[in-house]
Amino acid sequence: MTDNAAPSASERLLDAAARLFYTRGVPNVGINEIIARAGVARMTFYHHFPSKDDLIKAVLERRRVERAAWLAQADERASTPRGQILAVFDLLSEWFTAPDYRGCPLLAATFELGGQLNAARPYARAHHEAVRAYFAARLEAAGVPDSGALAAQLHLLLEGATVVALVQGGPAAEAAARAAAEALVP
Amino acid sequence: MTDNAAPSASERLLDAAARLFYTRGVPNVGINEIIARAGVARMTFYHHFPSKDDLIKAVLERRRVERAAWLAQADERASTPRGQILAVFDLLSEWFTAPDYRGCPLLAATFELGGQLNAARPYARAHHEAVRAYFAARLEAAGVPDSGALAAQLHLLLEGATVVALVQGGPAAEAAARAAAEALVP
DNA sequence: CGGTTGGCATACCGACCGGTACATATAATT
DNA sequence: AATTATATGTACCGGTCGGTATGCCAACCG
Repeated sequence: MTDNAAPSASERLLDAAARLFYTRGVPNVGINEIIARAGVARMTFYHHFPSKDDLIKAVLERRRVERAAWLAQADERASTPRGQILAVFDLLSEWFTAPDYRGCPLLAATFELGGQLNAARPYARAHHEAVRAYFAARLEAAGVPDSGALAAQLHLLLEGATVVALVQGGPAAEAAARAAAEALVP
Repeated sequence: MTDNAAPSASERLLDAAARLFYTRGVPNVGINEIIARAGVARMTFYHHFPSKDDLIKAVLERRRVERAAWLAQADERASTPRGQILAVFDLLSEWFTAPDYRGCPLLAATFELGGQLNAARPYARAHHEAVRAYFAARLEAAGVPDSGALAAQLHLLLEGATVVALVQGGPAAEAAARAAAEALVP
């Protein structure tokens, strides 16, 4: 019983912050708005998170785990390693057509927080490595030589598709990414 | 004689704003800092740009032209259409290793300005279309069938490389992008 | 019962934000 | 010489920011 009953104040804060950060950008959302949306008193917020930076980090870690779970969905969509790799790109099209799609939240935060601070970069980097590891493991299982290099190429397609889908809109980027992946994976 | 003599106040403002916006993020840079760096009085700024938004748009348009010029450099680096396409990826490695590299400025602004405002998206979208048009024209000249679809795939590799280079650091992303491009272009 | 815990409410702080008012100086044009 | 355009310097506006202070409440549990 890890999560029962009504969500606690800190969970509601994380939920509200994650939504607002994603749709409007981390620096563009103030504490006041977060606590109002979460229905939580100001002091309760500072009781759970010493500062806004701590909340940001908690949200980013949550997002990272969330993205990893998203990636793992591909396993259930195909049985062969090659099928699982291509299934990742199928997942993209569903993601891109979500009404509030605004790119990968970890990458977005990396841009938004900008500067030399790098607050979000470690989380985005960890996610990128997880994606490459996912591809590499399945390429190796399929007996593809030089699996690491090809995994990096597939990763470029995935990341490229997420940003092009954001800028261009619509699911067109996914079709190109999947077509390229099919051409690259033997 | 389009640009002679010392740079005018408005040029200095654009220079300073472009630098600061890129290295620290558009919303994280205030007017005070821009005018201080440009060595320009506050009122002079508001004389040239009615508001910060107007300055942002002027900087974005400048950046868009700048990126187009960057792309055109590939023409001088190779004579064959296929060589010019691959030369674009060579340009990437030099870009990525710049000390203050922080991704494509147009994409960065799209993330930073966030929300439904979309202030930067039209500029980023125009640039994306220019990149695809560049690839498509050279693929067509090389007699490659379905040049539009392949151009979109190459574009994904390019955009993917820019964001992976930002998150991961180093020129590793460029090598993967170029290898994938060589595999995709017949 | 009494104390601890978690939450609520609100008023407040200094700092900075984008933007404006106003008064002034300089340089070229007429 | 007078006028106009361009630039400067500075003080100020309302608003919002992240963060703090203080006090009250209700539930749980020894």
